[in-house]
Amino acid sequence: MSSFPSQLLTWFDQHGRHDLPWQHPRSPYRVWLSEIMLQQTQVATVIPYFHRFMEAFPTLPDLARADNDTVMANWAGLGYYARARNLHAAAKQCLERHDGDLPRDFDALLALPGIGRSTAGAILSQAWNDSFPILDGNVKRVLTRYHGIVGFPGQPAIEKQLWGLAAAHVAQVPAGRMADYTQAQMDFGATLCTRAKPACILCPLQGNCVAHAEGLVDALPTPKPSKTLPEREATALLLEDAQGRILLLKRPPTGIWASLWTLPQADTDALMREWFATHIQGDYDNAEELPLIVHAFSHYRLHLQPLNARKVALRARVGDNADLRWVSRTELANLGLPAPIRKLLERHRAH
DNA sequence: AAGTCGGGGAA
DNA sequence: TTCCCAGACTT
Repeated sequence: MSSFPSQLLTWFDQHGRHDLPWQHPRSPYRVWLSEIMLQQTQVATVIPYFHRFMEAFPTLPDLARADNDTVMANWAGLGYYARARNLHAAAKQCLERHDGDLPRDFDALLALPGIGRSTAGAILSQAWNDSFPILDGNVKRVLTRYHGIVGFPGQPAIEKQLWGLAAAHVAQVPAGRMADYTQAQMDFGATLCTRAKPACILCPLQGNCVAHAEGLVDALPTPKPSKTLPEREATALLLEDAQGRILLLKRPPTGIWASLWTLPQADTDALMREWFATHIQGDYDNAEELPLIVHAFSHYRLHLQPLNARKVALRARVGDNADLRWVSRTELANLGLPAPIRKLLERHRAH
């Protein structure tokens, strides 16, 4: 009987995706960038960002030497901004310690910020045909079904079991086909063994699939235990000076919307009023309420109330500084803004 | 072991 | 609405 990898590769040769942007050429830098962008992000979302990034930073040293605001601006809208910070930091480390290249060594890759076990395996297998397993959402779904693994895959004990199965399969991959095997697993999970309505009727592994045999396909993988999303409220200030420029604030390098530029924001109206009083010359009570923004994060839902005040100025002793500045409409395009804030400003400009 | 970190597509 | 996606990192 043909092995799991062999059957998967036969399927891949005929039905896999062979023309994704990072496959031509399949260089270490391009594979790395794609793997980081694809963390918790679907292929269709990533593709335009990948093209823009490659245009802005054609080589790893280009990325390493780039200004952080430029990197963040090219990432803005893609989410999980720690990925961009880690990517930039890792590029700098590669320039200093690895001659401007990505190291072809598992532990050296793992030591770079933003690269975990699965991403390191994906890079080495795809860029160099080296034998390393991966364990992403696709592989977790395929393995839990194929082997009939019950239990939430995010649970450490289950995840450990899945890593073991993934490694066992890798040992059976035909020589010279590791890159294709890694891609095959992801293509298979993304296009055939999908979360909803998998195409079992077309599946080459159906005969050996435990979930299929036991009628567990729809029940696996075991879903994450659900919790009700907490609600949070906040107030934001859309402040304009006499020239119509907007006051933006650069957020710290960690936390929500890390290193992005956004509106001054506070958890309560009282705190917002206090910030206004110490930083701005103008009348807070004159500010106009803009439509409420409801934005869902992974772990809470934010109700953000924007207030608009025009023709205000910074208090003299505050002044312009690196983290707080007036931004014109044309400058706006060069800065990284959170998606809901950018939408707010675009709507506001339309009026 | 649990929490933090975005935004969008799909059902 | 809810789930979850080519996960990593912190606590």
